[in-house]
Amino acid sequence: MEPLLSKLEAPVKEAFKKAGYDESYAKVTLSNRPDLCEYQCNGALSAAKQYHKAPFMIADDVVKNLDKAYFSKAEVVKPGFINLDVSEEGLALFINEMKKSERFGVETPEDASRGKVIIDYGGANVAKPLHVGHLRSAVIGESIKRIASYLGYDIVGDVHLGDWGLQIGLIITELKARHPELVYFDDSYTGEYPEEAPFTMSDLEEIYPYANAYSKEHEDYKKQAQENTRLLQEGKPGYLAIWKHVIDVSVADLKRIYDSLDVHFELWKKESDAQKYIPDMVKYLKDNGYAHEDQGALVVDVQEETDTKTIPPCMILKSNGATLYNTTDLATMIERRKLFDPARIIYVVDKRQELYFTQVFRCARKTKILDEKVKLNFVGFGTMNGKDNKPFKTRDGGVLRLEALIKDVKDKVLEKMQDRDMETADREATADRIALAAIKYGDLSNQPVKDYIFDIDRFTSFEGNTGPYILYTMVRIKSLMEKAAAEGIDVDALSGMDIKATGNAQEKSVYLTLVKWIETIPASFEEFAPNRICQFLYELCENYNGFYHDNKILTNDDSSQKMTWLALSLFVLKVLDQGIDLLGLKAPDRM
RNA sequence: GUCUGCGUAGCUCAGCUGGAUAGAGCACUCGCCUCCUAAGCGAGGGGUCGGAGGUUCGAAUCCUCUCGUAGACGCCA
Repeated sequence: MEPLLSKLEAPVKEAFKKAGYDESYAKVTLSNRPDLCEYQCNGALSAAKQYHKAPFMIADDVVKNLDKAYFSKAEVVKPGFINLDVSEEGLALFINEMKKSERFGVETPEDASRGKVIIDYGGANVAKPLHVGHLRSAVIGESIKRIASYLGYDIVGDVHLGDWGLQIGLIITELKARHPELVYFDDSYTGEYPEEAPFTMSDLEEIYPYANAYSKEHEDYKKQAQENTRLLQEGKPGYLAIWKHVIDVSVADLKRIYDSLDVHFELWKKESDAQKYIPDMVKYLKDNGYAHEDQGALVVDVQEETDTKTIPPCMILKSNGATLYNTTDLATMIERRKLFDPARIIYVVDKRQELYFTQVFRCARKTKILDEKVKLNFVGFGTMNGKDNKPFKTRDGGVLRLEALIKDVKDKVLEKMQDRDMETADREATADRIALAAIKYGDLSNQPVKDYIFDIDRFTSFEGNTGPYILYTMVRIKSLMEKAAAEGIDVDALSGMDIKATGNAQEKSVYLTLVKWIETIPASFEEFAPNRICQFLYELCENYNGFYHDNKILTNDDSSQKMTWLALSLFVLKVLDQGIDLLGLKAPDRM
């Protein structure tokens, strides 16, 4: 559907033309003075210079030539503002069309049919527990993916696990130190390795940090770990078996936690999957003269003339011949091209990696690993900080595990639910949803690039611009619908029912908010800004709650008004429900 | 040192393709349940939009400089 804003702009453009002015001045925007009008056009002010005419006169000409079919008000104010109100009938018509349209009128962008969109997010590593640092990538990536999918893009979310680095070497080294008797370390062993891993996830969670810390203090140990990493990468069978165990144990655990966050990946690819593409890629880069040796390393220059700063070359191989992050990322592009032939790849990564991705993107283009048609996007996000505005840490200074964070928030929610009369199972399930809403909404309501402060009290508060507030509004409407159904009203039929505006100001302001859905959703994808959706949902809830508070809906004596308001309430619920789904939240039935 | 992001109410943030009195939420003060979930609604106080110049009829918004802050700057990811 054409957004209301551009629908309203059309007659204004026409009026500018008719009055003899350039129609490019006819920009209609939301009013910044809601007390005066709903929409405004300031074009007369900017046109004044070109036409050497008082803005007021221009505005007056325009309004005289304006087709006022859509407007209940079109007036010229002081220097030359054109203040506009939409007619209620027009608005109700628009809402009814939205109700009937797929996606409530949101259109699929043109480029959605160009091919798959791969979204690389999550950022998990095997053998390391998910910690709060992984939260943003998961939450933001999941939301962007859901928005893209809703808009009609063919999406593939890839967790892209880190499974091929030093962390495995460290685990092998430590495991060997503790249990040298294991078959994996017996070089003469030729049989099958056990299916069962010799460790659990909680073992790994202890082994890895220990080995990591120990390697920083002991040079020999670190060398051993590096050597073991190399042996693994060369394919030493015993080490490959351990690596396989680590992956199995970790992935099961990661899936469990991502599930609890309602974050799901279509693809569980790993860094190691890209390794097989590296030798050919390196050869290709050398043969075609893209890569050259510099200080012993193999690099591709990516500096461009227009750069205001120096961009270091993209390193393909270290001086010792080893691969690194960039190498794997480029090889992953090759793999993705082969498997999916994507139209676009979106990386949802910590913003501190921006320069690396600039290098990698440029390198991929320059070397034609990806052709120019493939769009590459970097969505950099800021850090989640504690109340001291420093990166989030536990009280003793360690990294907080994501699971612990989720549990803390849930406990807080349960505490607040104490006086609610609910069955235990319901209480638990409801608390899970509220806790998740608190965490995710707290994150997503900020612009991704910004750092934000995680404040458990604020996020779990049911007041203000929080996830729980949105859920509460929905629960209220759900309960209203239940009561309506109990009264014998056919609730399902309400969605097909046309709304007839009743002249209520609060009702109108709900309409005026609903209408923004059509522009908000595509914008939130284009700008990679789920916060735009949060803002929309909050505004809708605020308006609806105001309306709800001051008006009797179900207990209304005027049956036509009652039905329209019930239909409106149900529509608001549906829009909210779709909106929170795009954020990755679910509403409970009661709370 | 170079480059990038950010600096708006006590706190957390919107607004930034220039326009009419700079908006929310939290916190604070006050009011509203015989009435569909008061986990709600409403009212109030609170601002040199970091600072200084400039462009413009008009600047939180654009340009320059400056201060503060976070980060990046080839063999980590």
